[in-house]
Amino acid sequence: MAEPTFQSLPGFRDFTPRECAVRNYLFETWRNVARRHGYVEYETPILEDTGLYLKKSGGELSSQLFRFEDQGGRDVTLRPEVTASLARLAAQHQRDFPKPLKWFEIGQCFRYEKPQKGRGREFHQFNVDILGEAGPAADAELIALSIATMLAFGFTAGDFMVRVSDRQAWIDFAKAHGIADDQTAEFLGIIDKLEREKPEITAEKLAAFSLTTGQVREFIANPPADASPAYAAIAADLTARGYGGFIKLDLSIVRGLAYYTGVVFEVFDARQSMRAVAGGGRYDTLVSTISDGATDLPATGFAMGDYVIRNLIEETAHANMELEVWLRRNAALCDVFVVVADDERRDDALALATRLRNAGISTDFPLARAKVAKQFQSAERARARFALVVGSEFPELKLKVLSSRTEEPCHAETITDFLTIRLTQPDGPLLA
RNA sequence: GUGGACGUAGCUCAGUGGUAGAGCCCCGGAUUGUGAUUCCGGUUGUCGCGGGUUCGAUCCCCGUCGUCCACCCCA
Repeated sequence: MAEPTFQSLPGFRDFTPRECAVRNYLFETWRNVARRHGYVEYETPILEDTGLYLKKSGGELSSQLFRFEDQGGRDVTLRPEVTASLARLAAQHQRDFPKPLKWFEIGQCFRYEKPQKGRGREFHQFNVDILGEAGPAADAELIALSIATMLAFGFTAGDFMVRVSDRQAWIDFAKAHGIADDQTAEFLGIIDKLEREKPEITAEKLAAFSLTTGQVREFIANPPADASPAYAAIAADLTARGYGGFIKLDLSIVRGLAYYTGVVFEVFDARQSMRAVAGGGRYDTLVSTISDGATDLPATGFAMGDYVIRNLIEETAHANMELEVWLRRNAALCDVFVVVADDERRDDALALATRLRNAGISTDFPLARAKVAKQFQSAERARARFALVVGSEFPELKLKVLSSRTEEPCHAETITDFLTIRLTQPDGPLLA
């Protein structure tokens, strides 16, 4: 006997209609915001050559890959992120497009890690990138989009904050303190772990560079005015947009991914009670690395996952309200529910429903013979606006307005036009 | 990969060392063409899986799988 119970794999989710609706709300919001900021949508494969990920990042990410050999003997991996694919795509096709490229993708990614709050082994990610513009205006444009996305979900000032940092500031710091170029990455790693690592260990590691924790903390707490010219430009840019209040300089942010080269940032909920909602930064050398130097494109990008943003929405009353309103507005299964009051007229009802559907009116009807009372219940559950009663008096019909429980006569021959117009009109006075 | 909590009907949970219950949901009905409420009736569990202790375990012990949470890392 085979094991009879199957369940989804750890960290993978089924999307019931409600879950799917919530997901669609996220997707629709992401798409709308991206489009009104002038970004175009693209897509890359979900399965890639493993080398694509090992080449650029290595490190932690490579231990979290869903990696296997396909039937042709290829070493392949379900993408853990899309930036590498984008870099490849951009390197290959960038000449086809005027610069800068402002592109976004909404897609699923996979990482083999322990599922927990805000994290699964599969997740959907909103990826937004600007390629071909090296100046801080591109970073500002991207950060502005991340802020606009939060606002679009109904969050307001005080709900979230964008913490902006600049790896270049640390690279300069390292150079000024005599750290060799090939040790900069290791130094950045120490800064990245500053808040998480045991103080003694951090102190020990910094000592190897002849630095103290105090020096580093002082640089974070009171960065010199010229620490990050890029941040200064970004702050001025965002202030001009009216978004100045959403950002602050926080040099403690370094971010884990190895390919970041300059400005990096993370979006946090105001209480910082959960992990980062979104994160990103500049990666000016990745396209070149991926293309073996064939194409050199400066780039900056960010990603927002579906897990944390959803948690934050549901835990924030006014944002959750927006979600609920959207769900309610999109809950209707059909506009018109055809009630077959006399099963002798079922064929007429089928013909009628087909005509309505082909006219663009969303229409449903009971598949099995059922009592009229039951059919009205079905209409109600489908959140239909109208019930169209087909009975023995066909082609005479009755149109019932479900919200007001009022009835109006109509005729099969003219019903399509009648309903098309009727659907654009209000339902009239509602009965309490 | 490391650590903690938990795993009883589709869902939320109760319960006892002697092989199980409630509510919700779902389905049907209340004299054959109108949606509420109410009332009546009905389906489902190898009590996560395997082993051990015991006369006997859903309840105790071990393992395993799964879920959730924290660490790591990150969306």
